[in-house]
Amino acid sequence: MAKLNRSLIADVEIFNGLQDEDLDTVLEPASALRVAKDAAVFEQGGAAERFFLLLDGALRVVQTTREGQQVIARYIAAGSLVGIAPAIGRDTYPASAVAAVDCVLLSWPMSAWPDLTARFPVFAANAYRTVGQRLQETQDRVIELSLAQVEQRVANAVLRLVRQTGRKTEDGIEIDFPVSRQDIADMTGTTLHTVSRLLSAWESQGMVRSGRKRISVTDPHRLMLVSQGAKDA
Amino acid sequence: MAKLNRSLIADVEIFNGLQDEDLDTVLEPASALRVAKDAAVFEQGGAAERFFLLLDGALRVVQTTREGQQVIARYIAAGSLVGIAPAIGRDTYPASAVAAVDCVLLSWPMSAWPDLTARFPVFAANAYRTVGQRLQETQDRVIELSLAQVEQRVANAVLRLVRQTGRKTEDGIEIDFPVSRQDIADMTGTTLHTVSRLLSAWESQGMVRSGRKRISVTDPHRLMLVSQGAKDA
DNA sequence: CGGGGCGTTGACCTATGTCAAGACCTGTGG
DNA sequence: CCACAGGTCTTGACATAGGTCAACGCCCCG
Repeated sequence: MAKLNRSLIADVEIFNGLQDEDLDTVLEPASALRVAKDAAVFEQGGAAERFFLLLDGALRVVQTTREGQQVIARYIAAGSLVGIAPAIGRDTYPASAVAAVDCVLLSWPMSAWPDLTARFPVFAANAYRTVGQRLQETQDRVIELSLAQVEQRVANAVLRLVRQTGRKTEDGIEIDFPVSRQDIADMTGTTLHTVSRLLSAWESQGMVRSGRKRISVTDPHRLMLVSQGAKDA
Repeated sequence: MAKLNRSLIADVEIFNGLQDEDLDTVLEPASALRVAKDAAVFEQGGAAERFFLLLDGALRVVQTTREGQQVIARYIAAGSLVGIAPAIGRDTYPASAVAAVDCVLLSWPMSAWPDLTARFPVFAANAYRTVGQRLQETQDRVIELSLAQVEQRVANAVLRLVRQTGRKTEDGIEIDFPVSRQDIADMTGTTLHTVSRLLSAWESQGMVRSGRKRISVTDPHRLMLVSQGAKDA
């Protein structure tokens, strides 16, 4: 396991500052897994038995209410820890994680957590920083939902995705996993209809190009102005 | 310092499981402070030099955008840690904390953090759990803002405040610090006008009683139904 | 080749924000 | 002790962003 994965995880930010031998120790209790597109890595409410590091692919973290309404909490890009319930004293996952594309992950049993954090403070610090960042991001989203118009929120969501996973194509920068209008709606607290209308409008103004589960941004700068509430011209 | 505060903090949840002598060690680097109503404990963006434990009173945690718009991130009740930036790897406060009433706090220099967490895992665990809870609450708020109507959000906000700090009076259960309509609006992403209309309506239906910066709930159960989107009768 | 998932667009409706005017407290200074 | 000023709350009238409902077109995959 260890030797095999060294190269894959060499540049994972969370392991920065670990020596090779330490890395081996960290990886010893880990196992690799692949998760097919649309399959769940873990489910909301399920017993938190393992925590994960996303090596490749992208995950959608989704929360569902009793009434079955969905909100997309965030997308996770390669290199991030996921399902780190124990870091925050939970024994159950607060959300579900679904593969947006085929993914490769490492996973550790929760039982490895105390040992890992105790022996590798740098790992612990990274994990807690991750939680902190998520708190910050979530808080930012509250502000956005409280104060910004739908158009700005949608523009922002698209820009975030592009920033996280943008890939250059002839059409501009494309979000490199499938995203539906409904997905964007679930990220911004609106409806697929409104998202559709906005994307159409932006497309006719030459800021984006989009199709079935595909969005590329051709004029990030102008879209950014929209996200900041420019009355437009 | 230590002896003096023992009784005050004896039942603070975050210190559960600490022996008396450990408690003394924890308190040694701490100092107490009082903060008058409406004064700030720390300011958004300021260097995070100390972290705090609220012993008595209530704090309002506020985030302000560049454009000067405000959102109330949360209220902190006595017994909670505040300003624990280092727990999440920040060196600057992400929000401001303002005393909602006269408050008493303990504070430690950030430099005490590594030592405290290293020596008292139970303290560390408590701190991280606090962060986790806040992440969870913030996430819940995102869901609420995304899916619920204003009426439900306001009902929920009022109920949360009542649950956190409710005090029985002849009018029902009263939020025991001053809250204006604007405050409620800032907690729910709406306007003081809408909040005022809602409170008036509820009052005429006998669910609440309210006045200048004062709200009491007389029929929590019915208000709960409202918060869950009952069409009402 | 057919069906289900996804997207587009129009028509309409309504929850809630905006604007405006005033009433009502409360604490402060004369 | 009174009166005034500033902050707070209320209420009406009105405007509109964006949700809801409905119908249809378009892929893509099996």
